[in-house]
Amino acid sequence: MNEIMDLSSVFKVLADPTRLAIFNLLMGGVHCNCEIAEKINVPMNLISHHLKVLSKAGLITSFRKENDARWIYYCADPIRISSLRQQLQDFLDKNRMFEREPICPNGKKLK
Amino acid sequence: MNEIMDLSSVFKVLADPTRLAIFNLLMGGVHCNCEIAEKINVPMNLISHHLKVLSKAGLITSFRKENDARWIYYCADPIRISSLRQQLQDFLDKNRMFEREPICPNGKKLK
DNA sequence: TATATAATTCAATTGTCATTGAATTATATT
DNA sequence: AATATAATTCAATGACAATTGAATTATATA
Repeated sequence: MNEIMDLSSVFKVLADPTRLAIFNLLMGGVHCNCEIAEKINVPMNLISHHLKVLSKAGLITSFRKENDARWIYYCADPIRISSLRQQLQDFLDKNRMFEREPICPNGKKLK
Repeated sequence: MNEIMDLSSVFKVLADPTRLAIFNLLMGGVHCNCEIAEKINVPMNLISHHLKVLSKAGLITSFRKENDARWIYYCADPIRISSLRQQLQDFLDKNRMFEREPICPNGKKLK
C-alpha cells in the first residue's frame, strides 16, 4: 500500500527528462555540476535544482573535492539504487498477474 | 539516449499516485472501471482518464465483456510489463556504475 | 421506444513544477 | 584585501496536468 506511494514519488523524481538525463550520467560515475552542464547543455543553476531533488529522494550523494572544495561531486547511491531495483523487480513481477474473474460491484443489480 | 526519453515518459505515467494505484490493481488481474472505483474510491470519469493515459503508454489493454458489452475490462499488458521490467533492470544495473575520475571541463584553467 | 447502466468526453479550474535571470554563498588564488 | 571560480539560492513566469461537474455515448433490457 504505502510502498506504492513511495514508488510513485520515485517515479515522479525520475519523470523529468532533464533530471533523468542527469541521473543517468551519475549512474555512469562521479560528476561535478559543470561537467554535467557541458554534457547535456543545461544551465548550472537548473542542474543544481535537479541535483537537489535527486538528493532529497536519496538517489544520489555528494561530497566536496579534497584538493579544491569549490567542486562538489555527485554520484548515484549504489545501496539505494539496488534496493530500488529490487523494488521494481517485485512490483513488475509477472507472478503477481493472476487469472481473475472480474467482479463488478454493481453487477448484482442486473441479470 | 532515446531509450532514456522513453523511460522518462513511462515514469511520468506512473508518477501519479492515483494512476499508479490503478495500475497496481490491474497488475493483480482484470478489473472493470467501476470495480476500480469501488476499491480506490475515485470517481469513474477520473478513472477513465487515467486508464486512457495508461493505455496510450501501452501499459494496459482492454476488451469488452462477452455477455454484456457495457463493461470494459482492463488489465496490465504482460509482454509490455516484462519488457519494461528488463529495461529497468538494465538501467539500474550496478555494473554501469564505474569508478571514475571526474573531469571538470573548466578545470584546465586552474592549477 | 423508453429507461437504466457502464463508461467516456468535454469544459473549466487549480495547483504544481520546470525553467529563466539575477543575486548570493563558498572556496581558492594572487 | 581583491578577484575568480563553482555552485547554490531566490523570485518570477509559464505551461502542463490532475481534478471536478455536467453532458454524451454505447450497450442492454423491458
